[in-house]
Amino acid sequence: MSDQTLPEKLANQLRRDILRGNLTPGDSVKERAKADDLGVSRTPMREAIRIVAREGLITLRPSRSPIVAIPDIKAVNDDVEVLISIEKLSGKLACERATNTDIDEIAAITQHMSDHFSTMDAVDMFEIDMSFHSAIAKASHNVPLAEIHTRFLARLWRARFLAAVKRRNRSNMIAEHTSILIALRNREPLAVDIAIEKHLHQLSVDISSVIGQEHQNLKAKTDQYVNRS
Amino acid sequence: MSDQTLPEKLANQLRRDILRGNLTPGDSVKERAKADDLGVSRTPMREAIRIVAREGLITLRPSRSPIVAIPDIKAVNDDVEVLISIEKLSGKLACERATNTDIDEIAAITQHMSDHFSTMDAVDMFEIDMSFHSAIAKASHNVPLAEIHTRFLARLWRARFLAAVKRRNRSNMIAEHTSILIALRNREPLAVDIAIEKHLHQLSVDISSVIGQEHQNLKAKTDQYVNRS
DNA sequence: CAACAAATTTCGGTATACCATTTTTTAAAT
DNA sequence: ATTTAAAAAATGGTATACCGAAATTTGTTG
Repeated sequence: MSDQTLPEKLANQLRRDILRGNLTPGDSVKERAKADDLGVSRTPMREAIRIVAREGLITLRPSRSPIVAIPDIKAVNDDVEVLISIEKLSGKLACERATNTDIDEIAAITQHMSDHFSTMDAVDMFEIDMSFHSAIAKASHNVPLAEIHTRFLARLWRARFLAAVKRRNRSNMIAEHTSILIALRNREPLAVDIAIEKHLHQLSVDISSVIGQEHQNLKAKTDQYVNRS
Repeated sequence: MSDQTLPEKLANQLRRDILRGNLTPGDSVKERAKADDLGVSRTPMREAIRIVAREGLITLRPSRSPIVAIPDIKAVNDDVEVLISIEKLSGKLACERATNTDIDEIAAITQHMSDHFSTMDAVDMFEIDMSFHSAIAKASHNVPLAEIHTRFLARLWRARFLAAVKRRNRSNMIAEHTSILIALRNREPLAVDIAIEKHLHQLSVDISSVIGQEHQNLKAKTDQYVNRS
């Protein structure tokens, strides 16, 4: 491949580092240091930082080092709220415009997940879940819609990942995906709407709980620092 | 003011130039030339171009000059489709969360428009219309939602502007705004939804017609060039 | 030892320089 | 005169250099 530009590759690297936890919320992202790390100059690294910042994973501060965004419960809830709306619109449009190939692809993803869910680890599960949702957005045949869908998915990447790791009940998830798929097959906008609502509401609950817990951890850590002499 | 960064100021300049028609679709936007024009170096101009490109007004091409985006009917319709959805969600959330101050502000904008609409030129009209819609997005109290709303509004800036210039029936517009306002005051999500739908559907029609016409003009111009020996 | 001030370092913002690719111009050949 | 090839110019991508503001360290004083 590598039709990908250098800044984009660097942005991917940054994203992965954040997701993997090599960079955790609050860490500073200094263009000089990061650029040296990866053996490039500041210019493309600077652009990469802007790209990731636009997605919300990095926070830019005027005349200060950018930092890895600190997820805050309100913001995550807001993001989920928007994501739900975007995905419902995708579903509605997909009912009208999806080709049979589109739907077969969604079905294939669902099937694959169903076949292997007992043996997959959290990361695999997570990535295939991402692809399921992206496939629906793509089936809307509305390019800017698919774009912002990708963006909000990316923004929630970390939270979704943390939620996925904790999630106990995977068969539920497959059932939810299946009902979305069936509704799409039948081109039933209302049914799609309801199925997506249900699925993402569950996500919302999971994420809130995980983020809430993380905040408590961060707070505990801070207190610890404060209390030691 | 000037808490605005240099790249942002340059981006504003670019946007205005495109909107005003100093730069028309298809024109190349060369970072060196533009930077020299405005007496800055390439680096911030480069960033400015990316900013405007992200909004969709400029198209980036690998290893080639960026060009002013050529609006295509499908893309504009897609954008409007998303904008409608975003604004409906804004309206729904605003019904739940808007403060009375928020609503008073929307009312003030509407009132101002109503008071002066007979004496305003297209640009004034256009800008106040923008602020009306932005105020609703802000009243949703969902930051990322307001953000993407701004983005899609910006993306449709030029098309909306062209549509506004042509629009004959301004009193209709005020009536539509007023019914959105009343529905918000009454905190009636369904009424808000219907009013927004009606208003933006009208916009959609206007835009389509303007863009369609522009395409014919462009085509005519091209043919002319082709036909002369 | 604490607190404040000055000097130093760090860092983002901006400008400039260099390189590789692409476009345009120029010139030669058929 | 048209086509083609070579050279020159233009242009975006990347690297580096410089500057001013912010943060940190150091040193001095009460």
